[in-house]
Amino acid sequence: MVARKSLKGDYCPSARSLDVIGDWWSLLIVRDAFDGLTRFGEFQKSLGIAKNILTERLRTLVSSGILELVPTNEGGARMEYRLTAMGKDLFPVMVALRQFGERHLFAPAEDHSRLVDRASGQPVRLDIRAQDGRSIGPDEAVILKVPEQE
Amino acid sequence: MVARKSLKGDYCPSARSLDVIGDWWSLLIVRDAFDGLTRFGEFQKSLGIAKNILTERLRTLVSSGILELVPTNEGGARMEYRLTAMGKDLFPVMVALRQFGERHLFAPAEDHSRLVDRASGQPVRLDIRAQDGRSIGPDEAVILKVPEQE
DNA sequence: GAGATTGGTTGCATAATTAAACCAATCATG
DNA sequence: CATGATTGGTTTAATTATGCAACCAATCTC
Repeated sequence: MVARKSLKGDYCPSARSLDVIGDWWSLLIVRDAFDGLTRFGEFQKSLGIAKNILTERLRTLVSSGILELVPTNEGGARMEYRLTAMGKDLFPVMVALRQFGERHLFAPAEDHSRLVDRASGQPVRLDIRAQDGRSIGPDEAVILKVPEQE
Repeated sequence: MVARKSLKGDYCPSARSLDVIGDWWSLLIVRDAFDGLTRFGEFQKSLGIAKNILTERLRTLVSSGILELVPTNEGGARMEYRLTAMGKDLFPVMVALRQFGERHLFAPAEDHSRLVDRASGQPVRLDIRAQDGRSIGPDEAVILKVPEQE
């Protein structure tokens, strides 16, 4: 396969994000982490991923700063994987993916898990707005490219 | 690789979304589509993806309903790939990825492309809020699981 | 109507993923 | 504190996915 192209140097922030979490398993692991899973075995069971691949992905996520390895409750030598502050900043990505899935990938009557505000029990909203508060769709936004520098 | 597990049946909407656009190239193609690219050759040049893989990914994106194949301007037999309404609903995902990248994957002085409101030229905001308008972070939200049905 | 461009397809080499077997260190139990 | 189970991996071999290069038919350009 000749080493997949890295997007580290891309000037597009979305591309760089995908470089870090854009492979098949990483976001699923992160989803489970948001869901409260922390242990190697929990991820393995939840995802049905091969153990060697899970090992590698967890290491990558740790070295990217998305997860961290902390000792389980006091004293134990065992470790658990927890979302770092950076990892928690993937929350909007998860919510956006969820919203897309809810809208397009479930039959009308089909049941699915829901993300709700802990305080009110009501669903959360995600919106994209201009500074003045107007809601912004894909056609109201423009990407300003970085000038190709030499 | 023994057929990658499908997440079609997962009750988590994020997982289903990842099932559709969670592979290495699909979201990059979608990003380019948001960027205005439409032709096979444009995607191929922009991404440096192998042509056979691009062929397959485009087909998958079309059959998922994210892209559609429409004739280029009047008469020509050539086709172009355009985002469908469903595809445009990936906008929040792209914005969320972008925001994450901007925050964590660029050096402070480093330049990157910017997403701005077409009307004002000002950056767009993405926020997640409860019904009453309070901003919601990962710790203020809970996922309500679908009861395991038999 | 000749050559270039577009949008692929095919075949082969290589990398990534998998399943299964194995293993050392820890943990729970009596 | 000895024994067995659990946890968190590693290793190996087989299979699948990806990439590259060569090729090709249909269009476009002039």
